Amino acid sequence: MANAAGVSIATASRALAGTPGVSPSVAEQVRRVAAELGYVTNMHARSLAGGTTSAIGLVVHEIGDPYFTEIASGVMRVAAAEELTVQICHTGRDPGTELRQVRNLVANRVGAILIAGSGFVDPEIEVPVRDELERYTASGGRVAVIGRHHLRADTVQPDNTAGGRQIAEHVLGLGHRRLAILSGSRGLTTVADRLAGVHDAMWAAGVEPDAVPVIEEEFTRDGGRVGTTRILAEHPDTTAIVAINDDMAIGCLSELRQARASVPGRITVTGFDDVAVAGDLAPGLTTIRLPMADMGARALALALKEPGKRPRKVRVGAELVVRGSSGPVRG
Amino acid sequence: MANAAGVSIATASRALAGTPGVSPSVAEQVRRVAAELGYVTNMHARSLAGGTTSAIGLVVHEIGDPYFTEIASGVMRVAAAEELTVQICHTGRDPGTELRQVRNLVANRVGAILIAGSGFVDPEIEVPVRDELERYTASGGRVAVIGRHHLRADTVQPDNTAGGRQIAEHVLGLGHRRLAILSGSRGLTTVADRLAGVHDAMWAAGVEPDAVPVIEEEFTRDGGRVGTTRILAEHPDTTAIVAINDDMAIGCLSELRQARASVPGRITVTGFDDVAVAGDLAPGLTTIRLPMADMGARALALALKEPGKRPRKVRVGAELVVRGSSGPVRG
DNA sequence: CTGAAAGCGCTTACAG
DNA sequence: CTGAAAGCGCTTACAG
Repeated sequence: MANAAGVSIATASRALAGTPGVSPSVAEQVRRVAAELGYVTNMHARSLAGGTTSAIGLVVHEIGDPYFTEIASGVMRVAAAEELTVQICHTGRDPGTELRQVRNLVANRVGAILIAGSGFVDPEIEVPVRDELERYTASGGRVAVIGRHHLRADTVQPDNTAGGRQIAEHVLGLGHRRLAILSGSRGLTTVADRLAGVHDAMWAAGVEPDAVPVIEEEFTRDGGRVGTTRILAEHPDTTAIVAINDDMAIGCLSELRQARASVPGRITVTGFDDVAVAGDLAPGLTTIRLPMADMGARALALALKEPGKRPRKVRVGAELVVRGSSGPVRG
Repeated sequence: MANAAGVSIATASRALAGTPGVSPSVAEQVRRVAAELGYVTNMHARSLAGGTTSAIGLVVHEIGDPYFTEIASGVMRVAAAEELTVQICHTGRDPGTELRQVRNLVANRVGAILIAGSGFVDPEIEVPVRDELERYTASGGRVAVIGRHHLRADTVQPDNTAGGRQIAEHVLGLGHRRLAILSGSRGLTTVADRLAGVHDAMWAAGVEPDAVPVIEEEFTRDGGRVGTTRILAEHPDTTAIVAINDDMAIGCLSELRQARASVPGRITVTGFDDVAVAGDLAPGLTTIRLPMADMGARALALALKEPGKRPRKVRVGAELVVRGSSGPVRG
């Protein structure tokens, strides 16, 4: 290619990479020839030689989960603006898979790794990933995480506890006392924090948390379905179901519809996240809004900044959104 | 690292890459030392030296669109099984962006490129991408596309026309004659093909397609909202809205709810795709099911196979799913 | 089975 | 501004 343009490969390299030190006319000429030949720079060679990368990694539990989809969407938006390639990987909420995926990203020498999936309550579980990320950071990699992790990294932290408190206050304020909680694994910090907020509100309202069943199922729509069936069978006098994310709430609504239990007439349902579709359900889902796309965008922005002396933390507020799925307790 | 293990870098390379030709004990020893040191192979160097890659690229219009989310999910599933990294890029339905993204993937020397976004009816628009992909293929790259494109590549082809026919037959069979069609850009092959099917059914039923308004808006939930407002204003006697994808149908349902138009009492609404949430809406959305995750999985499977002499085509059926959003026309 | 050496396609001091 | 040369970290014939 350099031959074809009649220059050295050094000059060709500079012209194509946009490095200063080439006369505009020569640069132009090189670019023209490259375009004609359909020449495309080999990024692997560039990375190897220059130590730079234009790729970043995004680790999610499951891209099909709308929470992660929206985060990914925000990440992609800023990545596009920065001309960065995004490698997305799934963990399926399995720490072992997460570790393998992180290794994979490190092997690919991505410039930054974004961990969007929830952390684990048990610090031990995150030790291997933490070690891996610390070596990565030591060698110049940048890391940002979303949510509470036992990792030393820049963090975008949604206020899950405050959100949990708000949604529970809303439900309690409607007069409900026979609640049931539809929860994902309490081993996830996201779940634990939201649950803690819900319990805070209960204490404040004089409701004994221990008296309120916490139904633990998969943190998915299907988990919501299964959990709802259990609630209907095991706690038939429940008047409000507080789901710990929207996905579970959506499954819950679906199951209640099938069981012909009117919402909110017979039973109130609430979610958490405010995924795009939450307002389009019928009834619309009362939930806590988290600005997921924005969280993704900010996580990448953090990772792209020069690292601080100590990890930065960006706190993100949670906001109650009241729609049709919650109503006053009967009687 | 090779030093630390007391072997040559050639031996270390073989042990780590799992290439045969190393004694099991030495290989074991190398791997142990590597693990201790937290050594991670540089994939760029491996790619450059070996000409291999473990990454593939997936091009979607917008990852936030559930159609693409589900395709991506299917792709990620088989990628995980094959230990492949997936680079996802957005085009925003812009051909120029699509071209840049494809170039980017080529520059990254991914082993395969999957184009999941709809093609364009105008062949001219796809010419630059086609040229790029042909060079890529010529140099050993593999390409698979989903949907109808003007590209010479293995294809997973959902039967959009048959789907369009089925959904229209369903609606016409319910007695509706004053239809309105909620459509994305007719410049997209996906839209054009579905529309063609709908029109086929109309001809067959003796309904003049020209008499049925086609409201063209963005192929998104918001486009569905806007289009529905227009239909309500411009064609107030419409009894059935046929949306060309679920996203638009969801926006439509939301708008109708706001306008207090009962579904299907006053107006029937149908979608196309059967995204995960379609059954969880209320009323459930009558739609055409496409196995999106499966389509993604099959596209990757095609790309991973040895290329055939000529492009392969995998046809995927479309299936009518009747739920609550469609009902007989009021007598 | 093991190692020395060439080479993958770039970038980047270093000279000119 | 331009080029020759070293080097990025691997893989892979080629010898041994």
